[in-house]
Amino acid sequence: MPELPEVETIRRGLQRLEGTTLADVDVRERRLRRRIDVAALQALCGRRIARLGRRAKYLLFEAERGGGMIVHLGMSGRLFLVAPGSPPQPHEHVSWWFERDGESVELRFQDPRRFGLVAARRHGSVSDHPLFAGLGPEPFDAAFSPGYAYRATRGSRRPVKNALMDARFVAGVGNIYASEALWRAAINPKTRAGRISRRRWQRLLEAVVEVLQDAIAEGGTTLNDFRSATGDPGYFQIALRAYDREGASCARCGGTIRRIVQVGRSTYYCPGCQV
DNA sequence: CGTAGACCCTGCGCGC
DNA sequence: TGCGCGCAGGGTCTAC
Repeated sequence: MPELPEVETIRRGLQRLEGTTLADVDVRERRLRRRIDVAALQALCGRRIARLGRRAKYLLFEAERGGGMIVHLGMSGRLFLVAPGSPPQPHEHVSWWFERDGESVELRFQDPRRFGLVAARRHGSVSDHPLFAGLGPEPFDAAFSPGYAYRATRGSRRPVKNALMDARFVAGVGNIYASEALWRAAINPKTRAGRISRRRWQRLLEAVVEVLQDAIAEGGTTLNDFRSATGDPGYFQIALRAYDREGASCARCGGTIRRIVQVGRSTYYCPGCQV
């Protein structure tokens, strides 16, 4: 479920935790993508949360005076606040309690497939975590420019879809939005990245930014099982023009949307107008 | 070096 | 109705 717009929507919903103090943590299942370091998490208890941040699809809980937590939702992760006293449901692997003025809220992490990640850092900047070494620019960052994309892909023979999905090239563009951005820019996903002109890169980068921003404005769209941090299901849904529309007609040219597989992931595009 | 493929894990929908 | 199969929004590691 979580692509970058969902993670950003959750981050905004969790900003109410800024200024609270992490009081307690309970880990019921350590085996995620990486084993949870429970001692490192517990060492953060008593610390005040200064800021909720995001890097790619990672949520950052930055503590005052350094250190903090990193949460990634993987494919099936959810992060939400629960009513006091509600018993843990299956796959709800971690709980955190945050306090302010004697009031306590519980945040829960649920992840059936366990591709998610929860990590802690005792000192220093959370964004210096080794997880982020080698990550490319954020899609909304000025460093993600047509000139950068053009230079970074000279000589590359891989399909442009693969480049969009490569976190070293650009961080946080997932499978849905890679297809959607290519549709908006009318670029065939199989086009070799090294053969895309500077002008077309500009169009593609604008499409990436626009589709992500549209999705965030819609409240973190994508598929219909999304819940925000406060449990609101109501948002739905950005108009997907290509993704999951195999056999449907293209909204631009009336052609038929096709599904192909690239790097083991489904890609959807219109052979009629994406050239 | 760049790239493709396997793999981690559970749940769901579909066809038989 | 029940079962097996393929597929799913992510990221990392290995082998070529």
